[in-house]
Amino acid sequence: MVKKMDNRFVYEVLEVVGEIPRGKVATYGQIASLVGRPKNARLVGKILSQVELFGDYPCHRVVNASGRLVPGWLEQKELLETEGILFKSPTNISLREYQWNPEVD
DNA sequence: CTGGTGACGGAAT
DNA sequence: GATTCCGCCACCA
Repeated sequence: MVKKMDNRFVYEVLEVVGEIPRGKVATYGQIASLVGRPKNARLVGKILSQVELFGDYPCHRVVNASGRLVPGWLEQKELLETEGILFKSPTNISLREYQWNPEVD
């Protein structure tokens, strides 16, 4: 079995990630807040680092609070560009422009 | 037990 | 913007 961590937390995080619309991104802290644990951004990262063990999720749409992509994950940039996202620099996007707002979308 | 690490974040400077 | 410091939590040596 893979699940060592709190199952509800993992399930809810994945659920939220699955709702991020195409062409938008969410931050780790934002997701943590949406599942009721605003201070657990690191655990969100921990879960996503092993997301392939849980199923198929658009985890490329998750960046940190500075709009920086996952260090070392080359494919992520291409995936986001496919969705029409333009880059500020090779490693960063503009959150002001692309951050997901659950209220609106 | 203690200490370090990590797809992190917020406040202060 | 950049740095520094601290909080948070699972995991491991």
